[in-house]
Amino acid sequence: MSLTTTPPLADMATDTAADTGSQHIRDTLRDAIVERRLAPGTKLSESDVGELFNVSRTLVRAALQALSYEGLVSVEKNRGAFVAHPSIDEARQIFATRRLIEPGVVRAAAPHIGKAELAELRRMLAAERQLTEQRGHSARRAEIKASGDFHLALADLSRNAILRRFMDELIARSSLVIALYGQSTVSSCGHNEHDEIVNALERGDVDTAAKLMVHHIDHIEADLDLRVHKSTDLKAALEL
Amino acid sequence: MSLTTTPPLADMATDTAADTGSQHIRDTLRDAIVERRLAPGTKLSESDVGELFNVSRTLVRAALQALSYEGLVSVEKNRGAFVAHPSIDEARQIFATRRLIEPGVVRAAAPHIGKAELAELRRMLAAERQLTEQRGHSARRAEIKASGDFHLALADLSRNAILRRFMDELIARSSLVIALYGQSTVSSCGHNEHDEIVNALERGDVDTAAKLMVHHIDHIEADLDLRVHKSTDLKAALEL
DNA sequence: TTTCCTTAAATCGTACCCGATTTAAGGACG
DNA sequence: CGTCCTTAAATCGGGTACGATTTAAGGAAA
Repeated sequence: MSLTTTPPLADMATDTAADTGSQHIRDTLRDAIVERRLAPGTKLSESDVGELFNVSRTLVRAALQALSYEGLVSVEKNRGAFVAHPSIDEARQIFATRRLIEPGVVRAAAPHIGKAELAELRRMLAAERQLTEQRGHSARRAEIKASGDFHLALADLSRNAILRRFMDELIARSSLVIALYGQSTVSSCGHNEHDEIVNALERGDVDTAAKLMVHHIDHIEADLDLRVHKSTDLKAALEL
Repeated sequence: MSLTTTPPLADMATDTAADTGSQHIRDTLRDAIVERRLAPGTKLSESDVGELFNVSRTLVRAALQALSYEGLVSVEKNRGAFVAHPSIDEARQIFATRRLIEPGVVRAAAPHIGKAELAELRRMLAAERQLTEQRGHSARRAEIKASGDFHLALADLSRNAILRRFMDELIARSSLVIALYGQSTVSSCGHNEHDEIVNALERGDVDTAAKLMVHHIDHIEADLDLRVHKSTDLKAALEL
């Protein structure tokens, strides 16, 4: 658990934000979950987490509740909190929602994309591609995050805070789903579909960009194994 | 405050739900906010609320944090929680997001609408219309809720829990926005646009239904006064 | 040895408490 | 008479404590 070794990660810029303390815990835990350092189903004991962060259960509870609302952890009454373990059905719903929302995100973002924004997107793509070529676990995790960050960058450009929050949740939960049901060793967001989307945006072809986004999401979902294991109860228990 | 007089409202069916206690507080507060019994900007003191529910501040804090995450209350560090007071900009974002999502909700719901579901929708519309014809504050509040419930019923029919949650938040916040910026005494969801949407759905014309939904949202937003008051700071202070 | 029951450990739910911060009040000074 | 400063009240942030619930362990009976 490298969580303990995260001392001065800087909680700067907590200007308009929330209650300082739990914020840090929440963010750290979320990163750990999204980057798959914490496997789905892992128990997040309030006392344990509190010890890791050197805080009381009070703050941990607040953080866990927030993460629960984001769908990243599931709290079971009198049993504790666990890293979420989305069902096949939830996985489908997540991607259905993304297919519904993300084309709109692209359309909403398009008008706000100028030279500077385009450059920033390109920079992200370059970093992403570089990670794809690297080997090793940490590179893989970084790639997952980078891939999601692209989608979130687009959401940012929509200048719509609510949309951005929705996307935040969808991307985070997608990461969990991919961790659970992803099969191909291929990068989560394959090929260079991101590039093509940016290309379309650059030449002002918003319709195509939106269409490409839908296809892109289709491809991500297609890379998953969402077949229902009939022996769910039995087999699932054995797998964990 | 009829809040106190809510003793055995039954917290039944807390099967898969959350932490019993704060859940009840959260729901009660949310209803009060959505139905405009609590005006935007109203301070929600932890001690006061706790006294009303006969619980400690601990539970109240949890409830307020949850509502904060839903955007219904805003908590300011070291100052307390207040019923959210969405800015003009937020209001626009909320409706922009609804325009983006709700047509998709209609499309997602359509395949699941059979005879029974249609009847249920019609039943809701009838109840809504009946409220429209009544006079008085309580009828007005009930109408607001009923109007939102229609949109939520559609979200339910999409059989997509995530989408449903997003809609939950959007509808709740819309209610706040209408409370703040609504001008016409006309019902929040005017005329019988809801009926037309259902009609389109009944004859299987999903495209039209989706289009009608967008127009419907446009109309709701058009009924608002979203002009920026240049004297925001001064005037807003006087209005409350 | 397997099953069931009893008992102990661990963990959660929630009340209570204290230090820190904000807000309001009251006076002194200009 | 209005501004600024000091001081007290109210309120929040976060920690600790205790009862309740769950889970695991150990032993008795079949």
